[in-house]
Amino acid sequence: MGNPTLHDVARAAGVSYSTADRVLNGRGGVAEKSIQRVRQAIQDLGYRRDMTAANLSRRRSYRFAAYVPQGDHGFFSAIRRAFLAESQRRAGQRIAINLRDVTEPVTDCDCAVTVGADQDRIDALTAAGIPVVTLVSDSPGARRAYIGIDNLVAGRTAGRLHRIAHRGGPARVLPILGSAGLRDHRDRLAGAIEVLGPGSLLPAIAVADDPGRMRALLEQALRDDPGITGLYSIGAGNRGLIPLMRERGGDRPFVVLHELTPHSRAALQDGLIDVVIDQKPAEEVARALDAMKAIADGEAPAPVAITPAIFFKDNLPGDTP
Amino acid sequence: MGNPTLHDVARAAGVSYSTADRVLNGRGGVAEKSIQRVRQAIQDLGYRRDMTAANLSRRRSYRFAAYVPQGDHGFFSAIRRAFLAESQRRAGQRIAINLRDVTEPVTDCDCAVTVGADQDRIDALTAAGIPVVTLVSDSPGARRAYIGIDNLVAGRTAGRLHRIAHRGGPARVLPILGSAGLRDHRDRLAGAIEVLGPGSLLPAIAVADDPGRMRALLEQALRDDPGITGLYSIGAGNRGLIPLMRERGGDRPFVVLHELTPHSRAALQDGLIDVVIDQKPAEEVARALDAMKAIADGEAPAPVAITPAIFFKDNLPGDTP
DNA sequence: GCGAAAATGACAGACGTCAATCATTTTCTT
DNA sequence: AAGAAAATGATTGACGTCTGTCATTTTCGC
Repeated sequence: MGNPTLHDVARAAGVSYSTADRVLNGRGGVAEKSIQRVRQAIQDLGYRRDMTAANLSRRRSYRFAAYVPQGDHGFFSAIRRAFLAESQRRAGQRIAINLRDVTEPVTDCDCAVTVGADQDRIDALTAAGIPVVTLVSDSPGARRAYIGIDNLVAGRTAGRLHRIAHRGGPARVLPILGSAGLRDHRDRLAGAIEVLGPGSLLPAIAVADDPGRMRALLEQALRDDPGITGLYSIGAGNRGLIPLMRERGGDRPFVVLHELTPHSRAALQDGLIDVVIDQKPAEEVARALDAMKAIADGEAPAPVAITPAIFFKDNLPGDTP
Repeated sequence: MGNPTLHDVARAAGVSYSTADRVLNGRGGVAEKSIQRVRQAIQDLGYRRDMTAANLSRRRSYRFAAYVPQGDHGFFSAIRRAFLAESQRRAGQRIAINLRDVTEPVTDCDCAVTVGADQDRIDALTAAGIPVVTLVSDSPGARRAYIGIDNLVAGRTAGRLHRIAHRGGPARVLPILGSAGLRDHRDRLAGAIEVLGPGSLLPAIAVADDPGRMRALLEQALRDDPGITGLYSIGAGNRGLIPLMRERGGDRPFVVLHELTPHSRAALQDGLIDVVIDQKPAEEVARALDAMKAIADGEAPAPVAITPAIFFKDNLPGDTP
């Protein structure tokens, strides 16, 4: 009928429930041959511990902490919103998500997620014995899972879109970096170079994710090189890019940028930009929580590959983003 | 500390546990004023029934049935695989998924999902009092949730990609239908027309999702109209399209088609086609199961919008699709 | 105000696991 | 072989909910 219980395992192994329990939960004090027999019975019966019963008994509710940078970049606030929504959605599943600011100190919890490569915090959490999942921005080192897009792939995607848009013709695409120091941005740029080749990509300008700088530097670049046929904005600060495109009217380069925000969405709809590559923050958050739950349950988190979404003016998601 | 329990609710409402339980589970035989007080207490305390404990007690494991059409189209087999994988993944959550063939009769279960618009089956399930979720293909009527892409949006996306690829030049795009009778296909075509306009879209040919027909009819069409600059394959049967593109060498139209299968994937990598629009079967299945669980728990399923994925040769998902 | 019906309370045994205690048996030491 | 140590078994009471029974109280019709 139903799945086998630990009682069934104990019976099959010819030991008492207590012994089976000691083996399962590693409480020690069990003879090697008993351990083997219990393990074998678990195998044979295909026993899987019922996590709902286990958690009920432990009266454990998963305590997760999420460290999200400040800033209303639009992107981080989308991440925040996603965490709150998931927190709501999983309330019946004994999952409590503590949304914390990056400035707050580390507190105890079952698993933590950091948004962005905040190495110091990751180290602090790891030192405290808390497993860490990184979201959005990977950071090599002792973390248990990375959830986010592959930025090399994202960059290649942007490059491919420019290629398609320049079909048959030569391309002069200007890449706009937030900062050359950010690994994510470097990866995206590298991806674009892979597809477009160095010949079609101009030297990147860096605008520090700042709309003002974006506007100033981009205006300058477009004046200096009237032959620019494409823009690839790798980081943030696109509020400075959009009005420039509006001013140019019909004659503007093909524009690809990242992250679907209210601004970029409106610009797409207005035909001021062409493509938005989006990380799907809500999905990333949901997957991150799945991974955290798996880690807290002592399982290996399922590897997830998030393919960035590609938005045109025609396939924008509705009111349920 | 933890969440309030039904005991807490009863205490706050000034009634016994029994009465609170009767209200919560609608067992009847409760005075109106007691109902109100319990409801109020639930509100005040923010009580949410602990589903894990409830399910444990009911010794309920969710019994779901999935009706997937036969056929190794590649797409349906991907759906099947996704169901099996999710079945595995959720084994610890007392979720049993019964993958059934469309020819099998309806059996009792907590919620069913049909892939494709199989109205007869939906009616049979509904008549048996089983809530139904439809996957991939919507069918208006008494069903509880639809999980799948918006095919109008998918068609618009295809149209937009052709537009981008034809930037500055006139377009002659040939749409290739599976069948004009399928609502999904009609929607996709309509979407493409919205973006490209009737002027750029040639009259559609219909190939009945059959590779042989595809090959024959498409070859004919390309001969008849050498000015074709784009193909939009709306249905299946692309195994007949791909070799044609190979034969044409460098000079081929811009090709957009649907569903990432081993064939279409290889064709993308070989540069024989340009874009694949994919429904993300694995994600659809996962979302469908979420919805089914919510329905079985008596909650309203969260509305989900699945944005079709757009694949080029550069952003194909790795070994974890 | 009386009897019947309705409403309520009290309680108990599940569900599968955890965690602890204590008694008993087996194995090891020398 | 006796005593110590290790291993095992038996048992119990949670966790929060469901479901049932049964006794008691309240309400209602007349």
